[in-house]
Amino acid sequence: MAEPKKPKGTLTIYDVATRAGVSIASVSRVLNGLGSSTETRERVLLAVRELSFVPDGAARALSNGLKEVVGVVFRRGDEVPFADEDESLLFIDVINRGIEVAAQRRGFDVLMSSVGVHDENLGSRISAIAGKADGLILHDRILSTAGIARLAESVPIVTLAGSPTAASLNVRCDNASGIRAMVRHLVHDHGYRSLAYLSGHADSPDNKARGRAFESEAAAAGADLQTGPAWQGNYSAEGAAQVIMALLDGGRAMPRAIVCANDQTALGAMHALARRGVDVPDQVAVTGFDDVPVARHLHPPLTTVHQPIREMGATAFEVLWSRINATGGEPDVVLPVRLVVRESCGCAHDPAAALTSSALPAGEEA
Amino acid sequence: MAEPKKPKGTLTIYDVATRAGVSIASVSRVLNGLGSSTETRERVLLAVRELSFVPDGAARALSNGLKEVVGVVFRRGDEVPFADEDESLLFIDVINRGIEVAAQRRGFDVLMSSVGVHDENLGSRISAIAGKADGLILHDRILSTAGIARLAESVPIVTLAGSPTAASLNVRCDNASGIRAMVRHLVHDHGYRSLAYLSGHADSPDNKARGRAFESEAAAAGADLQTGPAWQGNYSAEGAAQVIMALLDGGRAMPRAIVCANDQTALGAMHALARRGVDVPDQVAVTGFDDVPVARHLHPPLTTVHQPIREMGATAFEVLWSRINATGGEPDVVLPVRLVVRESCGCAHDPAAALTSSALPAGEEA
DNA sequence: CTGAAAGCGCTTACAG
DNA sequence: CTGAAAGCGCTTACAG
Repeated sequence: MAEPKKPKGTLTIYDVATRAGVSIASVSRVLNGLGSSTETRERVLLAVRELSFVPDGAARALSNGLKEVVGVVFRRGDEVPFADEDESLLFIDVINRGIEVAAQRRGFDVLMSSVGVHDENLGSRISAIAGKADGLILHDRILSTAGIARLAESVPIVTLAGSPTAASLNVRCDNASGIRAMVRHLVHDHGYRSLAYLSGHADSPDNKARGRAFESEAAAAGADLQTGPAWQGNYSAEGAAQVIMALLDGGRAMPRAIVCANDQTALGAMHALARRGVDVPDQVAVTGFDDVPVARHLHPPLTTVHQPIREMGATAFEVLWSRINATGGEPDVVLPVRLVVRESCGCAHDPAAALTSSALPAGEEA
Repeated sequence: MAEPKKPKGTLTIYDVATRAGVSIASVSRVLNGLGSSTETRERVLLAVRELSFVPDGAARALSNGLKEVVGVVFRRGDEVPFADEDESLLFIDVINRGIEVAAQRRGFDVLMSSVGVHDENLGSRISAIAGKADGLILHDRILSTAGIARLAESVPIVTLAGSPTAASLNVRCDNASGIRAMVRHLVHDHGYRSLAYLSGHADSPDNKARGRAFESEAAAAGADLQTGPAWQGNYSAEGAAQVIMALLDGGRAMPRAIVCANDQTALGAMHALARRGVDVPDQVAVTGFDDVPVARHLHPPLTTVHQPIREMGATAFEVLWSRINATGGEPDVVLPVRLVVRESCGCAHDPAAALTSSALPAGEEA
């Protein structure tokens, strides 16, 4: 009899059952480790091996009501088509690795889906991935709060660096205390009196929280602040470099210290400053946020706020997983951060400290 | 009537049909953009919106025979638990991004699954992910050639940096000409007479190809070679640093140039050399392979072989996609590489020169 | 422990 | 264009 549809293998549990001389129910039980006689188990396992049988996950999921898949949606950086942009992969990728490792432990796999800024069919894209998963982890700036709230009615959702809605949960880091510690270090330990905050995307919750904390803490410390649209960056090195260039070209005097929204921004600011002959940190101090791995390799090594990036991902998965298996769960998990003092703030080079912050010698030639 | 099983929503196409006053067939047609009257379309779309209906991907896949998912399996680096290890994420992550972007264009999503070196249930892990996808992309060192050949009988498979089997396809870069161009540059342009190859994982096909090309080209150029187990690294910075330390501690004289299996290895070698006061490149030249983004930020900037990492990922997806949709396809795609001359080889800092030589295809040196 | 049978939520010929 | 019905490959009560 000719088989018109499936030209090749596409073996099913029926083939295994026939070969093993048992019912499909028995095959299923063996495959799932449920009760069965040694005899049956061995015959089924043999047939499975001989046929190289791979059970269909879709059928399994449909029957079970569980796909064992979490979807992760993140923003594709097609806004900044520069070579260095590759490095900005780091932050999201490390989070995603954290998600993946945690998922692994629960037998879940991770479905990745990036969306571009200009994707028009955002709704259907998200719907498609939601349909392929048991729940979704949404990175920053994917959906509006309203959009998240709506989608969360039909699908378990955890946001990263957002805020919880009626049905969705959120995981973020403690932006405020990180920035406060940084400002205090700059003002109290170094005695800098004028500061600026070089911001990230205006619509990023992390950025807003950092900006707010910066303003209140700097004001409380009695420092002079430079703010406003001229200091508006976009989390990218390129964007930051442009901001600094424009400021310098406009004859604007630099503040004594620039607190950047993230490490990429600090990288771009340092490049621009160096290109214009402004010494970092002697003339202007620059600091970051995130502590991506490359931060310690910059010149000077970057003083920044360390986020437990991997853990954020792992936590997001765990929170989502509990939500998938039950209702409830902590709606807004806040992870601690810590100040990492290196040299871009003006602190002296200290080999011992450098060694501590890295398992490998940083190799900086003093 | 109480609903014991699905406490919450779990809406189906039936709910949408009822609400819209049409049959489930019509709902399905509208959802898939097939022929339907404007009237029907609008009523269905309205109902979908009102209910926030998300079609179940598993049911869709089961019915269609297509999941629109490709699985990617890669090695989790739990062998090198150092902080800097984060950076080795880069290479795999960039490939995976390339896969993801290409997949996006075809309406596919990417299912990620890492495996640890010591995972015992490798077979069932791979089987589980294979069952959730339409095909698999396997990174380096996941399965033996025999294992790949067997699995490929039941599932479309593309390997990265491997070799094709009877049923599986492969995508790799042109290791041999990259290494040959590098050796020629070192021997002819710089006049170095003694070289060593600091290798990667012994069981990596890329590493073997690079090592072989190194030996034959260096021998042909009449250079002295240092080889053997003492030069066995593992693709990590830490591993490379240990190799160099051991060599130095053993009183071994360094060769004039060290060709490293990848950029991470070069990073580790440079760190170790610097720590022992050996100047790079004046006393010993060091080169890499990959050209990860951080390579240009090292001190000195790393001379290396550029791989089109993102394109490798994208190509792997495209090859797999054609295989999923038909049989055939190029069994062994080889992507070109090019020599990127910076300063760690001993070339002087010269932006113009660097620009020129980095534009040269690896195979076309004098 | 084991098998026959129903059902998971879609898509798709098949008629109308 | 539209609806009734079969079928995709599993899991799981339900009997035996």
